[in-house]
Amino acid sequence: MPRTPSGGQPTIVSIAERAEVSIASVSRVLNGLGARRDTVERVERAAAELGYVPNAVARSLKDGRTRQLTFAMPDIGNPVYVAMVRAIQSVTKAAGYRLLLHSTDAVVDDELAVLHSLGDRTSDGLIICPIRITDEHVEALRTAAGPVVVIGSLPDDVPVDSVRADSVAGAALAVRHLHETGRRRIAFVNGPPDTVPGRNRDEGFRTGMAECGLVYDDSLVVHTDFGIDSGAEAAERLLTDDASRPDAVFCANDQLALGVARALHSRGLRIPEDVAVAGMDDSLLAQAGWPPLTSVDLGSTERGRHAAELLLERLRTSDGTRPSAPRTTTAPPRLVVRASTAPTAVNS
Amino acid sequence: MPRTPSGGQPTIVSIAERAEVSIASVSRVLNGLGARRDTVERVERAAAELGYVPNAVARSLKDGRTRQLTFAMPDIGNPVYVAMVRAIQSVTKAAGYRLLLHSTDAVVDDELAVLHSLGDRTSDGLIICPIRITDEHVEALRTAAGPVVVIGSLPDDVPVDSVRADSVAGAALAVRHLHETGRRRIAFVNGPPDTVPGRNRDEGFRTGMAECGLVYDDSLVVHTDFGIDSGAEAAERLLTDDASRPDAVFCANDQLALGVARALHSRGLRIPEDVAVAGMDDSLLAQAGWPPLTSVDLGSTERGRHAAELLLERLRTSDGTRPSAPRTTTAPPRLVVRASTAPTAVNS
DNA sequence: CCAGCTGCCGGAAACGTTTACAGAAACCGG
DNA sequence: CCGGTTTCTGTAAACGTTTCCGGCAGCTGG
Repeated sequence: MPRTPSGGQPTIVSIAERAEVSIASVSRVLNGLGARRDTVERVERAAAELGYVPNAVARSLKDGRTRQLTFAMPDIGNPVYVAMVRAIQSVTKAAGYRLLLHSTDAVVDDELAVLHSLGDRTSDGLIICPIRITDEHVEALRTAAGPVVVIGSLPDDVPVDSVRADSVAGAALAVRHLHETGRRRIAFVNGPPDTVPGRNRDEGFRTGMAECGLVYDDSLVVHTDFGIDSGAEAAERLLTDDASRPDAVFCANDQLALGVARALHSRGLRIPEDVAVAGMDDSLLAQAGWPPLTSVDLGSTERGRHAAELLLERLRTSDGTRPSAPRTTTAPPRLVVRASTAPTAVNS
Repeated sequence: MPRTPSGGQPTIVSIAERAEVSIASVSRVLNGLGARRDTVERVERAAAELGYVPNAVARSLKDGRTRQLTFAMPDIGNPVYVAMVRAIQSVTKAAGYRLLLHSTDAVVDDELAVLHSLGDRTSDGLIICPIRITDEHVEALRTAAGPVVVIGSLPDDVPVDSVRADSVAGAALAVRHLHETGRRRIAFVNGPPDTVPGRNRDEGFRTGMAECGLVYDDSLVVHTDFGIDSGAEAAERLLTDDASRPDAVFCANDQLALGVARALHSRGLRIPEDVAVAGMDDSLLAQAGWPPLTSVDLGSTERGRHAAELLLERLRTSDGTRPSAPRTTTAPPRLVVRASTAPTAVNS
């Protein structure tokens, strides 16, 4: 039966009538506050018979919290963010919050809209993972109408909690590893240079090369989008000239690395014998292809968990007291070595 | 500045005071209803100065709708559901709804909880993609407190809109294709047999084999979980005996197929020369590995879009009128042929 | 039997909107 | 200048909760 046709959902008032008590008593019973034996029974019976479910909207209006949190990420299809979602979800769920997911598709205006929408009280707090930080972002973060945690790197003077990855160190780690396994012509397939991740990876790559005494060679560096097909195209560009062919390719994420691997395979080049490949993020994708990819784990899960914990703590302690100083934590990168960078007999 | 410290967010009342008009006028101006020139200006100025953002909770309480929809899926990491999310998102966003994503992790109790939580009026409607349908599901669907669309196969007598894939036909399609490319010993790696997708794929596999005049051989069928590692393990089991080695493996999804491919590679078997591999879902993963996977597209995007459209239509026409008959649409499967099932010189 | 206490209860206000209604102001034609 | 129409405005109710507060009933101790 499609629920009491005329009159809509049962409310606290319907229950009060049926149980012949006041709505105040109904509310108290339903919230487990004190009441006489008899009252409790009557109310509970009426509630059960009517199939009552409390109206969360009304409750939110009353006590000013929705028990909903928002996570805004650039791309729901990217395993990195999926890992974050999982981590965030498990923390917030345990604390009794629902999670509202928002995919911004890396559109700046969309990110700003999310930030401003905090004011509409649809959720109690926000975790946002912006792909780039504009002045408008900074301004929006300063004036945010509720607690925000940023996953990513912020200018120091923005008073907002943040959780960052150390992709500079991570990229350097990968380069050093490739160098140690005997590679000398190391190519780099990076994402867009005007994003925070893109810039950091570039810096890390340069650092790593310098540390190993290798020179940064423009012709071995390609900037493109993050995506499998982009990786394949980038590899085609790097492989045009057989003489100057790299003996290793470091990629700014696993999807690019898979694309590179595909291009190598289709040219009959072997991984890792002819060319080593390393990716970044250590997402599920790293183990999807063949050979399994060496990848740098930037701690997506850890960052997600941390962000959620920071946000929850803000929520707990926001009793009108002056906001305490913003905190920043950094997840250390970790190199996960797999077959795609095994040293070859010749090189090792 | 962290927003007017004492007094919280500005409301319609703050604006009314500042503009020296009544709250009714404020509301009217803000909603673009008629007002005198002078009033409009004063209200708009006050609103801008205070940085007013309407409280969505209060608005929802008033007019009984939240402009939020929920999509509950089994696994946020599965590209199939990601595709659905994208499709749903684009439809609902255009219609002015936010999308609340819920990952049930294929836990039945969680699915039921979502269904019941429709009653709390947190969202105006629900799209749910259950991994199995129990009697409790059916009961919960019957008594749902708001419009629901199911992505998946339902018993006929459940009065709920649904969108289904034809995985039976899809699986048969793949088997016929493998047969046409010359394969005769076709193995099958399926997911859990007690789920709806698992049962349907099994049925389709049997149908396809029968149509091709091949016998269903228990020793060539493995049931396991949906997942890359599961696929690899399943392949190990199928490959123990060299003499009875299959010349093709059909997998119930792309992740299983990638696992199978990994196991084949690590044993030095070539795809497709020694063993052909086909997957299902045609997710991004199909193009992640090497060689690119032949896969059956079950129309995730199309199903997502359809589900969203059905839901929106229900919302539009739910003006107290008697509910109209439930509708069901089926997305036809489509075979996407790639290198992993190319006919070999010998066979073709 | 009464004063005082405790335990429950119901009335009513509040959260921030939208909107029905009625009254005030402005305008128009005569 | 007035009756009538139109436009605009303010008051108040409503949405479904939670919670403060005053009061009533039932005890207990004198």
